[in-house]
Amino acid sequence: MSKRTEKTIVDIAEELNLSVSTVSRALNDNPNISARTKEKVKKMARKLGYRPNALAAGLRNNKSKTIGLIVPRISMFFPATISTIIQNKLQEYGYHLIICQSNDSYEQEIALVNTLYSARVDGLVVSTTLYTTDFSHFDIFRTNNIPVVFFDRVPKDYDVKVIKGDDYLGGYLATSHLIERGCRDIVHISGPLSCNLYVERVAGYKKALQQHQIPVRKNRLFYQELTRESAWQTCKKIFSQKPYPDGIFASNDTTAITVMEYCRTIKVKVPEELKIVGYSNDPRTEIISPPISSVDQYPAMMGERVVAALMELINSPTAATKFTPEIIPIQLLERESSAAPVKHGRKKK
Amino acid sequence: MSKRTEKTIVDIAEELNLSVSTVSRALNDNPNISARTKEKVKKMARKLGYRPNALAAGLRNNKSKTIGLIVPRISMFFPATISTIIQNKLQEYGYHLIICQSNDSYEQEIALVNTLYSARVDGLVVSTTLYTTDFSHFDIFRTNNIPVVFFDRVPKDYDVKVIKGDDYLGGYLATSHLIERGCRDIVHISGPLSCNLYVERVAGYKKALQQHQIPVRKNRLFYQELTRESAWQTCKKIFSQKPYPDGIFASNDTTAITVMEYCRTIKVKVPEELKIVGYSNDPRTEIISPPISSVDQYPAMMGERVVAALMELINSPTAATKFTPEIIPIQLLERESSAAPVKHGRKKK
DNA sequence: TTGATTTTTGCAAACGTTTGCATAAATTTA
DNA sequence: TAAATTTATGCAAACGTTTGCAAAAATCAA
Repeated sequence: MSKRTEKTIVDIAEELNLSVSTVSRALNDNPNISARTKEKVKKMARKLGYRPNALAAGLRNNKSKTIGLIVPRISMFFPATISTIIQNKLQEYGYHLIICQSNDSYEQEIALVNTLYSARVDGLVVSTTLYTTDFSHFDIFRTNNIPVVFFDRVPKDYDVKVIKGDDYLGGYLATSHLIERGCRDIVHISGPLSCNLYVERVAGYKKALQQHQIPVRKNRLFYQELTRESAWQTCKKIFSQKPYPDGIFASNDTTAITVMEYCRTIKVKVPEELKIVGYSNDPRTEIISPPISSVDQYPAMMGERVVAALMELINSPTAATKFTPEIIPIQLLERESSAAPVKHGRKKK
Repeated sequence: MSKRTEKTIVDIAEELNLSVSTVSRALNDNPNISARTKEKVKKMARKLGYRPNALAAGLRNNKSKTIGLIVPRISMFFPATISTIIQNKLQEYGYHLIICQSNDSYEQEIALVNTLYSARVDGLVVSTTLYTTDFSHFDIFRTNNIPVVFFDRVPKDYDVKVIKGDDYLGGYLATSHLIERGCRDIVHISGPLSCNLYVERVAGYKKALQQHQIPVRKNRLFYQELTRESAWQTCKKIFSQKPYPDGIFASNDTTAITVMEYCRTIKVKVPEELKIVGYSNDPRTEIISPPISSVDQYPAMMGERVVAALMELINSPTAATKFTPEIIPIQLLERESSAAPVKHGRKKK
């Protein structure tokens, strides 16, 4: 390995016959350094092509100006959008973002938590895996007063800052909408109940049914990983015998899209014979035909709230207090997949 | 800021009456440490809950076991897929990945390069912005013998390791396919020529036309940012006067999808009146109706080749030699958007 | 001009880990 | 048993930056 060519503050100090501490303070705009000295130092730094060594500064400060983000997958629309918003906002505060993927594996999430701690990130932002029910691997951050913010998929009984969509209301609105559009036999395809987010959407689904005196039928509720493959298998079950349902509320858009595709193969017309509502407003729901109704979770707003909460925690390192969950509004976007029946009657003049 | 509770190797050394150098060597499986000592050290480390400080090790070694990745946007299908593959492969080698987005901004790319250098990443993987034509900001990595690998959007005259799809062939196949399906008036919507990848796809387009004695018409070639908005504006131009083209080859799928949507609004039938081919096999091309033909770039293969090349460079830090570009195959996926005309004739018995 | 006060800078140590070289301890050989 | 050789461990310094405390320099007031 050839010798490094990198300049350090020692080089600057020698060129100007100053101490390294003066150079460091000048480069960091310390108020106790004269403007004249500061100017000389910065000029020489530019002349020598000096670049700071973040590892050294981080070691000394025990801070890295870096935030760790753990999401299940960046190929999913919602996490990718939020990641982008978070990165752009953090940049305004001079922080850098390390994006990590758990691939929905609990073991990988633990490894990532340890790795990010070892890298001394100044804060952690997490959307958990589908299967994370024990959150003790995050204790190391909380014990050391390093801020942690959870978003979307969040812990249930773990006192930490949480920012989530209104999942209960989302499930309620999606189901009520289907009912308003005439559906009386509504399937709900949910994610696994190990993840609290889906528990709430199911609760919203049940509430809407109850409010309209529609019985909750256990064989119209499915719990699964929300992948295309799982959705396809679930469709086989749903449409294996008549009577078919007249509405389906899917807890993510990949599932809703798959239901649509399955109906195409068995010649069930959407929305005439079956109405569909998805979740998260994935861009695909707009371009598919017919476009799919979906619950929008405002990822941009969530991303911004996440960063604001994180900055607040970083800048006010008081002892941990009780955290109140922060709820981001949701909105049902009605599209053709759940359109009202077309009236075939004509009034005579 | 409260006092840290973290244990260091000094704590382990004191507990066992060993030197810190022995503890360090034991934890790193140095062959000069006895198995008995190694076991005692590792056991005590576990007992004390020791976690290494990556900043300290990185500073001492001038290595961080971290790779920096710069892509235009992670919300785009191709970069997101490659990022995921790269991260998973790097994990097998004990490396961590920092994913950064340039948001297609040259200035942001420069800032990210400097930041990643400051963080002392052991290697850099880059897909450049649309507008990067001066690559000197990467010199700092090459001067310091830190491996750099470019993929997809790559430099043209800059001696560095490059892994890219066969863009020339992709443009050629897409256009030939349209010709074989009967198109004679083919539009090509390209990205900006500041990016070499699009230069090659245009060249393939032109070659296919020439081989079939179809004149290249300048008003059937468009250069733009490949966004939905730009594509919509371009469609307005294309379909502002007759005769309309009978085929469109778009240099990315977002553009192809937008063309399809535009045709729906002006009642141009796809594929009967206009055939469409996109690029990158975005999942949306499959679920839209009719499904869009698209050039698949095998992102998984590309991601694996990127990591393999990077590992080779990291493990063989010889002086820079001439690099040969590595070409990843592509394949045209024919779908209904470019289907052959349906024959309406019936033979009489 | 001298003393008091304020501003600016330097010394030395800290941060946690790794490793070259020297030395101590253990093992082998004569 | 002594000498030679091998194995295992310790000392000290390195890595680049930051900062508490002390001291030097500059400025102000009497």
